[in-house]
Amino acid sequence: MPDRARRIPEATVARLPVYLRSLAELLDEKESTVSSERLAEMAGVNAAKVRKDLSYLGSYGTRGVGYDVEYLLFQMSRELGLTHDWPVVIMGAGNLGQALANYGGFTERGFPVAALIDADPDKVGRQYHGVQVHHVDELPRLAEEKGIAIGIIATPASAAQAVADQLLEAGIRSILNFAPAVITVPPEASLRKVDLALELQILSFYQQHAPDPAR
Amino acid sequence: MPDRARRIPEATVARLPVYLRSLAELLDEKESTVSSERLAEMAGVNAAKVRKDLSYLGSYGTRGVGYDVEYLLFQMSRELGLTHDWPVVIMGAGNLGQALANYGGFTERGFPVAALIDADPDKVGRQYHGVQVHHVDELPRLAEEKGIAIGIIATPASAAQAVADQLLEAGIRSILNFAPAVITVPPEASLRKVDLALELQILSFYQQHAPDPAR
DNA sequence: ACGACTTTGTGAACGTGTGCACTAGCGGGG
DNA sequence: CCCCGCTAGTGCACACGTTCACAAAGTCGT
Repeated sequence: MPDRARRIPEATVARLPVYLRSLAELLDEKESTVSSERLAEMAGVNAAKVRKDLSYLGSYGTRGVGYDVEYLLFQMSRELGLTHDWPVVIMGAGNLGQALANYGGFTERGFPVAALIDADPDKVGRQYHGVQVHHVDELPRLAEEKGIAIGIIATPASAAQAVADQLLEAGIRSILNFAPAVITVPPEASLRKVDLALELQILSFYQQHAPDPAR
Repeated sequence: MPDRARRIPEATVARLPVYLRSLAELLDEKESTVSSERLAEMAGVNAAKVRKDLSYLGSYGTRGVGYDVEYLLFQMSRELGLTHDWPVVIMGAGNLGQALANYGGFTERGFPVAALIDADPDKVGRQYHGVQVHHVDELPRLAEEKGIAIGIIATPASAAQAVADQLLEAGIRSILNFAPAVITVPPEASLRKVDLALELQILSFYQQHAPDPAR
């Protein structure tokens, strides 16, 4: 890595996967190059933003032409660390955990579900969609053996922080939290959250404050 | 509405549900008042931010004391439009749609699932977790009859934009999109998105760029 | 009644992110 | 070979969001 001086802004990082998806579509359509304007339209953003975002990755475009779809796709995959699979572990084999294990979208996109973890002894040993349920004590061993670097929290809110701590303990420092609870992690760890009720409540706010209260 | 001069920033709106949850916890613990500092800790943010955010709702605190938990809870619920239920419709009765219908968390938090919609005639008429599957043609009627104001898109990416258009057509202007696709809506509509693979890819980026490449 | 203490509400500085508008540079046609 | 058109890359101004620091305003004990 020659110069890692240029730090990529968080907002840009969050958009990279959207560009990636657009590029994959373009490749499907056998488009060999794409302009920032086209890519912007597909990603639902401003063209200047696309150019600035891509410039953080390097100068991969050609003036007067655009970006080479395949090359940019490769470079971006590399930057996002998507050149190999990232096995994930799902914490909590309840409703949500089972649904996530059952959801094929993860494996398909390079995040195979390596294991489910649950505290309930009745669930340990069972399988959901081909994924084995293990006891939490086995987490460190599994993490090591299967090279798990990402943990998904699908427990009730009350258990979320404890489960996060267990993940960190097992050396897993990237966490995706589905539980409706605030959890804190040390600065060297990454945390993202998905809260369905929260999203609906935000929609409710804007619905409530809509100019024309339709219903 | 006397003065609606003070517009609430988007970033603040996104935090209100987190405060709301914290306040509900405090009420459970029979705490009658709470300081901005305590609330900040529970919500995982800075105390000054809490005060500024709450100040957009009005001057509901008492200097030297803090905020009255019950009163603030009420005011915030009112502001978020959570004083009544918001029935939702789930578009797409596939894997994800079924899982969402099955997930009790929505109803519990005031967003009952009023209907599932699917294009597949084999699925129409079936029930999942007590929720009836209807054909898309019935959407306008259902929306009207059941007072549905929020639509959840749980279709494949390829159908997402068309389904969003159908929702808008039926007068539903608040949309939560689970499909991994960019969709556009007119400015009077609200759109939020939840993309699981995208979140994992962001985690992958930071994992890739971690100071100590653990594994 | 007053002073010490606590905590809110907010002005102001700062940092991050966005978008315009311009420059730099490449490709293609004559 | 040169000029024209097109598009990437980027400096700059602006908007938005965050955080600090402090004054205002209340409580509580004496």
